[in-house]
Amino acid sequence: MSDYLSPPALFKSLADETRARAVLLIAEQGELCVCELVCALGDSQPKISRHLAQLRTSGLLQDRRQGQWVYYRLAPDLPQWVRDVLAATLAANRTWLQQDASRLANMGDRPARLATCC
Amino acid sequence: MSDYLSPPALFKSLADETRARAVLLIAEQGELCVCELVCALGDSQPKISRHLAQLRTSGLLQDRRQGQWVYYRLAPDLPQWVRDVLAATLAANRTWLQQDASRLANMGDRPARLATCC
DNA sequence: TCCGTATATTCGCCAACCCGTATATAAGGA
DNA sequence: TCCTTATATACGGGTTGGCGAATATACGGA
Repeated sequence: MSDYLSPPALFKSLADETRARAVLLIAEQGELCVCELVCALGDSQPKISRHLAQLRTSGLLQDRRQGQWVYYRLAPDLPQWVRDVLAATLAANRTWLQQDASRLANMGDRPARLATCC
Repeated sequence: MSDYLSPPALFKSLADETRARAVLLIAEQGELCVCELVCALGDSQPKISRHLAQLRTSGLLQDRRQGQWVYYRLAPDLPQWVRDVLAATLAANRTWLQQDASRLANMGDRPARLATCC
């Protein structure tokens, strides 16, 4: 995960529609669990889970288990240029992400994160 | 070429090592012809040509014929966020590109561009 | 017109990729 | 311990992608 992330390696990770949407949603929201991504993207759970595993293996995402849920966020040691690439892409493609963001916002029974104090 | 360039479409274009190096070199140099890229990247001419065709078709590059040579540059109508992505990637990965840039700089008999006046 | 250089394209093969389905693992609660 | 929900993984198959080799096209000069 602390390996050097080459440009084509990063772009390969983002070259799939499902992965690009997932990463941008996570970049926008900070942290999302698998079931939230399943709902937002409207894909099957195994499909989402497989892509998240790939993003974790490539070093883009980091996961954290909390009870039954597994939350994904951007890896904390991500190089700045990668964050810049994601930020520029996100800022200019909010429309492209809008449907996913809406489904997420309208999702009922979203699991609650723990407060930061504990 | 003026179609909407979605994030995964852009990233697919850059997801190959040869294409990523070619695009970043072109972004750095402004304009390069096929034989310069063949020399800089150390790949076969058909391989380079195929990848350049792909980048042109996807709308990232634009070509211009001048005599026997064909020059490639970034498409002039590229969205700003795409330019930002390329700029951030280039700025942080000069080392990764260095060997290619050196081979280009040391290349003999580089075809001369026409002066801008005509 | 013939030739050499530069570039593009086609073909056939192999590897990588993505998916749906089915199944396995993990955690929580009754 | 049993059941339910959440998540991960294995398998098989269909599709896409990249490559080398060979060939085609374009241009300039003799």
